[in-house]
Amino acid sequence: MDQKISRDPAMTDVARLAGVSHQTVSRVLNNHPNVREQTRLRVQAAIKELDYRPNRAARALVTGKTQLIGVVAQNSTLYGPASLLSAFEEAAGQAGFAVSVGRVKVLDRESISAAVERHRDQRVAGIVVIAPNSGAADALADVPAGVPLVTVDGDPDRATPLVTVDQAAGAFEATTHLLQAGHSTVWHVSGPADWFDAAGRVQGWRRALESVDAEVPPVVTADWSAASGYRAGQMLARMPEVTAVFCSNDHLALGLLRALSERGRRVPHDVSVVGFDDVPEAAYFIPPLTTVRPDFAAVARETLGLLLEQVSDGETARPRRTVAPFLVTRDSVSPPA
Amino acid sequence: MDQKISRDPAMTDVARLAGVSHQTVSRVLNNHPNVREQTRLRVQAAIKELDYRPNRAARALVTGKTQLIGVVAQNSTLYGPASLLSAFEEAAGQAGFAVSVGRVKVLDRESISAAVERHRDQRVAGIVVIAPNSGAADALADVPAGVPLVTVDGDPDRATPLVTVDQAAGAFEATTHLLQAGHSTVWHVSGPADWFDAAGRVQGWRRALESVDAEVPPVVTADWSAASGYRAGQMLARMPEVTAVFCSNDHLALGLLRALSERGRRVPHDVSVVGFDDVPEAAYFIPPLTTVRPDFAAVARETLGLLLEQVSDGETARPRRTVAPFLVTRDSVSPPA
DNA sequence: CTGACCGGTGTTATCGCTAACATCATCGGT
DNA sequence: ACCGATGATGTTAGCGATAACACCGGTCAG
Repeated sequence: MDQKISRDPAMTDVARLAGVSHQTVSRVLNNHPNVREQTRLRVQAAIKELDYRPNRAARALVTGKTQLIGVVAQNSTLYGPASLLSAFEEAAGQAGFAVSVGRVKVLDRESISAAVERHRDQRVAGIVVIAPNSGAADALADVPAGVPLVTVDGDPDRATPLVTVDQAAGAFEATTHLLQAGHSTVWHVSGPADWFDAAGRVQGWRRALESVDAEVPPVVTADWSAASGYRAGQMLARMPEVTAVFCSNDHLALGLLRALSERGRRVPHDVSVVGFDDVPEAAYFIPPLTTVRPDFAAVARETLGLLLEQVSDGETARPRRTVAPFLVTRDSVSPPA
Repeated sequence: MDQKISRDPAMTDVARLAGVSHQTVSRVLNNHPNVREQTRLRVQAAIKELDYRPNRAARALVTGKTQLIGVVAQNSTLYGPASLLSAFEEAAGQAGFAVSVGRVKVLDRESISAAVERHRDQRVAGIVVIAPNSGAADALADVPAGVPLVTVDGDPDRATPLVTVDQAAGAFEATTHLLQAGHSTVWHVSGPADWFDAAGRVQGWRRALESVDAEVPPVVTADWSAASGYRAGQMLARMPEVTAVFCSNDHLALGLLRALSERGRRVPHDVSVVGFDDVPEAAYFIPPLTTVRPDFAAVARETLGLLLEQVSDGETARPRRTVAPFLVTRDSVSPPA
């Protein structure tokens, strides 16, 4: 008689066991108010006994809504984006949403559009695009209106809803910290120019200098790698007037530190350094690095919030949310010698 | 009359436009052979015109199958696991599967079980667990049989289907490379003892030494961080008999390099070093690091393959697949002074 | 005392798809 | 010229849930 083993239990099975109609089971599941306590308990017992789990496909079919969020991210292991993604997955998971990640090799228009389409095929409730550079941001033009979409780390000048770390504020704080230590100006090693994060940090750095009428040295542009930080460091180490450097991320700072130490420039005695990101190793650099810590968890929460607002309200506004990072003080900053 | 704008086009809309039945549309979509070419073209045109996309929920409901794969991974940004995840997402995406990632803060039994349950609620076609340490492996005991499951980086001694990098082979190769350079023995800085990756590397290292009757020095156990590599380095740098060190990952090697350089031990002149992972920065370490590169893409492909086999055949065997890593030779190894 | 209302429950239709079967030409073989 | 096979297509019946409405007994205002 127990031939039903072949099939997963459905709502009707639970209903039969509990002696109610399947609709009542549905009510219990969805916390409808009009269910007698006693009935609710009977149903819940039946659910547990059968190890029943609602069929999401069936629910999605009738409601027209999934509990799925699509994320488009680059196939990279850069600390910032990876942390963001990880934080978002956790936040969404806690809110009862599944996250489907579409990886993309390069952040160009074609790849991103394809990834977005794949997500639309899955009928995701909303899409998050981690679009840290201009190529990615361009691709968003292709996304049809009507799909709830939030951009993270994207272009501040575009119309899409956006959540970012307040790069400028963090850079401002870092730079000001160096100035207040007594340095007359602060040099800057920047990330790639087409990354919004990098641009924002340049902006904050410049504003901090201008706000106290400090001289604004030329930006040293690098990529995000330790290698390029090292090369920048080889150059800066030769310049005795350089006593303070703000690096656009911690890996750059790592390379810089090594170059400085090779050239006999002691940190922080001769040169003070501040990074950005607070990678896990930063506390173990030599010396432990003063850096700016973005709150990825907060960015993730804001992103999720913004997305869910769009899903439910169908917002067409263009909301911006920024999350302020904060300075983590360690041992790589001191007054100039 | 065009009031249907409110609803996404369904199969019947396509059918009507093409002048066929919805079943014929379904046949076209699923590449059934018995459709006249002309009909197929008409249907495809209609599909394109309406920008129709099949409703996965409806399909999943009737077939009982999703095109979703659940992955359980730790909420960390360690290079190995992060790369693996990223590679798997890409491989699965190319095979037409969506990947839903369930992040877990700690790899203990409870968290992993919860993540697995969330995936089962979603009725994923299969589950991949990245279970690099014993806590994670223990949790797999809770996963009910019948759910296609593949473990990556898991416990080689357990019964679950498993794909891993061949840690022992990589370590063997690295160690042998050092021995062949002329070193009488090789020291080893290991990752955490409860990680299978670390254990496998210790094993390979030991076997390489034993195979040439070299002395087997005590294992220096660390965690995966540069900081602990640095501490290990401070110790080893004081021991003149140490001329070759194999580190369980590149970050350890980075810390070790710094400690050695601080103590005036030149690499590779005084001490040769080999790492594991080939992180992107490894080529820019000082000196550029000889290391072992795991092929994460291959691991991802094997994992997907194994999972899909289980999905279709319902395999109950306990297949093992290992992917051989290979040595990347750079400048951190030379004959002993 | 009665009708309107309400809480608790059941019944039925429906979402968009695929599986299974039904139908109807067409066609080669005898 | 008839017949069963075969190809192309249509029809019908679910999959497992929610929505909308129907129903029924009790409470309460008038």
